[in-house]
Amino acid sequence: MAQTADDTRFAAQRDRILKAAARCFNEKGYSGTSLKDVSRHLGLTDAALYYYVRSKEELVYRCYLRAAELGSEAVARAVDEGQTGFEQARLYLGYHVEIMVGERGPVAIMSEIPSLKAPHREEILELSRRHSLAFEEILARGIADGSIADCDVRMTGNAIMGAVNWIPKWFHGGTALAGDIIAEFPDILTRGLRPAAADR
Amino acid sequence: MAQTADDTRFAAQRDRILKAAARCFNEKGYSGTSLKDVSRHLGLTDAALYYYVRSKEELVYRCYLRAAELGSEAVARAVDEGQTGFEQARLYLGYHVEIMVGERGPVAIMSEIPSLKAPHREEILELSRRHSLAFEEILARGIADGSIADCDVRMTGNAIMGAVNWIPKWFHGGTALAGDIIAEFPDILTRGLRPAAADR
DNA sequence: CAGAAATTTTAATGGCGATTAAAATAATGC
DNA sequence: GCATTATTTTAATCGCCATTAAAATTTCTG
Repeated sequence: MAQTADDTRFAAQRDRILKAAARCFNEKGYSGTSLKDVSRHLGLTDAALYYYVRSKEELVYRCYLRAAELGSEAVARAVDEGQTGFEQARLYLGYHVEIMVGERGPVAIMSEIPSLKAPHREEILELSRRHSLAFEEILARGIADGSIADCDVRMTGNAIMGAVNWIPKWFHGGTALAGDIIAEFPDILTRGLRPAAADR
Repeated sequence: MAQTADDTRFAAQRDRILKAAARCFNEKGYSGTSLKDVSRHLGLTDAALYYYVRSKEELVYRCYLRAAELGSEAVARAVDEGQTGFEQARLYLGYHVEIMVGERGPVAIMSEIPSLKAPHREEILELSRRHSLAFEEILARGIADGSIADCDVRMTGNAIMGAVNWIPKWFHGGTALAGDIIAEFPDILTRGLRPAAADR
């Protein structure tokens, strides 16, 4: 009854649950999906979920936590691998889109943070802010090194992240389309960042 | 009891309701907002809403209908006023962002079409598709007249519309910020559309 | 295979929220 | 002011859904 996070069996099942939940939440929203919706995807009963999670609220919380982890990892890899700010932005978007529509299963978009209860909400908000900040820093770095045109990084960041976060609203599975998105989106989103030729 | 749409009083009150509902839906989603949430914004009781609307489903439906009208109007004006495809895209985004965060009150983003019942869903889906199409045509026009770089119009359209639709997730009122958004967003979103200098 | 632990199901409970009908209040025409 | 109509509220009803406890089943250990 007292499972530790390293219990393979337990952890694996909980991951399956988080993925299914993320898919549902992205599709129908937090209040719009019942625990039955989630459990049905797994061939389970709604009550079974309570073996892995204390409440529905904790389920979203964990989904968001997982999203924050993967997002943070994407940023880290991009910063590590990219030379210029532009390259880092490009790489980051590639990784982020990949975890969004790729094999590693859908990741929940954090569109319902207000639904979380105070303690969880604060924590996720903090992680979310940190992530936005990290992306804005990449943009700022690009501006500094001349690989990105001068711009309002806050606003530009919001625009780009919005385009990415909206993906689940029009993409519902389908490997072929997923490939297209991964291939095209990062380019589309970064095309507007390049400095005008005249400035170079 | 049998009000006609041209009854000033009735129509005005229903519009206020639609705006309040749009604000709530954007903030907490369809299932996440109760009729009490909406009515509270208006100093009414939840039951009072039923005098203006048959059901909660019809409320979202009307919100989406209103969104489609304003969106369609924005496209029409842009196409009418802009010379090149690029200019039309730029104008359209200006108008669209304006109705999103400006005075005319918030407009609902169509993020929960699946929640509608079949007949309404079909209708809204059709309007939504038509709107996406219209924007993609603007992009195609720009590519044809050389004002926009060659690109996948479907994917590019999705990216841009996503950035716009995501705005309500991070913007919650505030006239100052609204002004910034209106001033900057259209430029940010169209910057990536320009053909590279080398191609001109 | 026996027994213990882990996992899931069955079968309540309770509350919230959409909906409705009847009653109350406000507005309007005469 | 009176009668009629328009608008809103009050007071149910009903169903869905989160949550829980107890029972059943499966998995693991020896």
